[in-house]
Amino acid sequence: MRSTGARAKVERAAIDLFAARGVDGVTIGEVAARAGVSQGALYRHYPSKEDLAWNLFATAYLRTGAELGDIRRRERDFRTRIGAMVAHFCALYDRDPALFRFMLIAQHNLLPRIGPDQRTPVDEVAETVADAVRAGEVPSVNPLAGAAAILGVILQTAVFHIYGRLPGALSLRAASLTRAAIAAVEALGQGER
Amino acid sequence: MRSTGARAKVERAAIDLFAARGVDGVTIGEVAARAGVSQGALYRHYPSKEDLAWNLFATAYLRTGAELGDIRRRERDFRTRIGAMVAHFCALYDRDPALFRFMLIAQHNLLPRIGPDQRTPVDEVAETVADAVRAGEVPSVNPLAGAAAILGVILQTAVFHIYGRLPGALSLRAASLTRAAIAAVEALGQGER
Amino acid sequence: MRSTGARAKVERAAIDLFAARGVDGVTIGEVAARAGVSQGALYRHYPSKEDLAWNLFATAYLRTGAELGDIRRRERDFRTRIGAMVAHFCALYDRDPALFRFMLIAQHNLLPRIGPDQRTPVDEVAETVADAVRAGEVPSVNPLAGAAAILGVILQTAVFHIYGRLPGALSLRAASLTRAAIAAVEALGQGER
Amino acid sequence: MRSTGARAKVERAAIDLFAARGVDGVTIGEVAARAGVSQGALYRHYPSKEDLAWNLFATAYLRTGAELGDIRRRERDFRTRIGAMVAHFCALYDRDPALFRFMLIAQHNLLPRIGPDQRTPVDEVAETVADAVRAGEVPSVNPLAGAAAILGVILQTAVFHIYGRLPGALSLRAASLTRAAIAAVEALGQGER
DNA sequence: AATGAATGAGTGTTCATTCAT
DNA sequence: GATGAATGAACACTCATTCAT
Repeated sequence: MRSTGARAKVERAAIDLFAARGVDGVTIGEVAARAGVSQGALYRHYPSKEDLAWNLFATAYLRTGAELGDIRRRERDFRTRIGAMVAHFCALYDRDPALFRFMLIAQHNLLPRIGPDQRTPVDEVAETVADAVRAGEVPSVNPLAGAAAILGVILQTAVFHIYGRLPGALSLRAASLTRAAIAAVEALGQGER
Repeated sequence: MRSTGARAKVERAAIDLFAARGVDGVTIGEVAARAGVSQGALYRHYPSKEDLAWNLFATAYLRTGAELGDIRRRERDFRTRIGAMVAHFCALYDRDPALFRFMLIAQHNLLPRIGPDQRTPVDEVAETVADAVRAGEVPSVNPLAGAAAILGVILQTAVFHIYGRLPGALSLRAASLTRAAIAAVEALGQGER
Repeated sequence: MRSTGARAKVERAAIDLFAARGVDGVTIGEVAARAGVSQGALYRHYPSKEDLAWNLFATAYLRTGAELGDIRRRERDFRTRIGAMVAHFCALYDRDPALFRFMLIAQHNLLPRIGPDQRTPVDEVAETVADAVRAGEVPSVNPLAGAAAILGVILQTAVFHIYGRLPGALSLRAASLTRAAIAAVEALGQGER
Repeated sequence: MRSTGARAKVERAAIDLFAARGVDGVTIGEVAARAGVSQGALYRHYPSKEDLAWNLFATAYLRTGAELGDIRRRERDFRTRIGAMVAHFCALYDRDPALFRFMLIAQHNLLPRIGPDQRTPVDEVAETVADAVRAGEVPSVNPLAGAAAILGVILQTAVFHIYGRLPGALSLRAASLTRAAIAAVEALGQGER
């Protein structure tokens, strides 16, 4: 208990560095140095660098999925749900942009390892779209196509923010992003006529 | 005829491997082996692995920017322009999904190296939104926020396709993606009223 | 006691191998193997092979310069000074012929890196000649020309010893080398008259 | 015969580059480029890089030995012979300093390959000393020790010239170097008294 | 004969991981 | 438990040499 949260400091350091330069671009020595622990100590908590990265990613990714699940359980109608989800993403980003960026980067390597039975953010958003279609709240659309539109609007905005193309807290954009996401889903289902 | 297109074979191999496992996850030996050339021959065309990756990325990224610029010059109204751009992205994806995936992956490392005076896809889409705002075709929106929504809808759909969440050629979705992208931009601007 | 003098063993191995085959003719793996350490361990002490060679050379070369400086400060008249310097070179050679040979070989690559304000053996010998000229102990000669004669007599004798052309400890020749060196300087200056 | 002396151009380029950076510090491609021939063409004349270096060294070294032999055959008394030999070395240096430097550098690697029955410069100078001892022209000295003194005076002066410590043509120093060399040999043999 | 692209063994260096203290 | 020196497998890259044209 004296360790003053060595594990937490390692995670913080790893997320910041991985977000900035990618998992492969960071050495375990740099993580240890930034965390203020020895290289060897790091291996007491994580069996390997890959494991560290995977653990951080899976935890954050699945936690986000669970939180979106909470929202879906808590709210009932489509617009409210999507509004809450968008706000949630924005808050997540504003609170820890490095973690957000890490998830965006790491997904390309680590997403395939998520088991098919795990509830991911994608699943929750897609399910929310499916609910809305079933309830007649939106035109009939492929739920995954709808989820892609919703997540695309949010995540690409976050990416632009990361690269400095958009200023200010992302949360300030939550309302307009919500409108855009919902409009996109509705338009997807409009069909040719 | 002597070179049997060694350079082209190297590029093909590099794109395929980089797309599958990331630049850092691929050794120069693997690229050479898949291209059917020796490791040393690779260095006749590219001075380093990093240079190879950068060259491939910059070429593809800026070419895409130039093609979107062509569309913007060729077409006049917003809906037509966005329709053509979406169709262009879909065709790009369908023609070479690996290249598309490589661009999506590599941007996190390589985007910062693009000079500020280069015309990127982001610039062209943002400019298209700005034109539409000026012409009164869409409500007043931050052009970059609009570009984020448009690109988000397209790219996230491509990502879902890459991960097997969406079937069929992406081009089949061009029409609905166009509607979604335009609706998202219009909704973004609806806020103040 | 943990390090079992790894650094010293590396230096010994490097000097022996560099002396025998030149810096470029020796691989870092050979140095590590002869020192009884792993290749990686070597890089804890020296950032590169080039740095290892440079460090060994500069240390030995400048130490020799400092020791000649000590002699010059300790002794007063020309003959005694040169006698002590010659004896010093001979002892140096007899104690560590490999280090001596390494210095002779490496100078061609590394000498230019010695800063102009460093006191080298050449500077000390030249200064000693200059002192003697000022004191009227020897005829007027260019101090550097005199230093060349003195060092030439000593070093070429060492070279012959290295190649097996001269037997026995070099120190046994110290007296005659001293006479030869002094006579050479005196004769250099005899010219004009 | 059209080759405009390709072989000579290769040799010139090789000597210049080897003198400047050492044999190992120069690539065959650099030699070819400076000589203005293709890399492959170089292998028509020399079977390997090592062979090229060896050939250049042995030719120059043994030619010098032969020329010193000529002097010994042409002249009779010690002082005249040494004077002619010193003058020969100085002329050699002034005419082609790069070749001289190349010989000084390369000897450390290549000297051991010279067969024991070859007449080297060292042998000729040593023999000249032996002649002088036999003729009673100088006190009794080990001919090789005498040769070391003579060559040391000359070669170290050349080295200083190479490193910019001594200005002007070396030939201007021939007379004083001759006096110094002879004085050194005489002093070597003076014994303790 | 000449060219220069291709080869591939070899090198210096890095870094995830281990382990004696 | 923690440390950090040591390990050694990999890797990017070089370059002497070959050979099809």
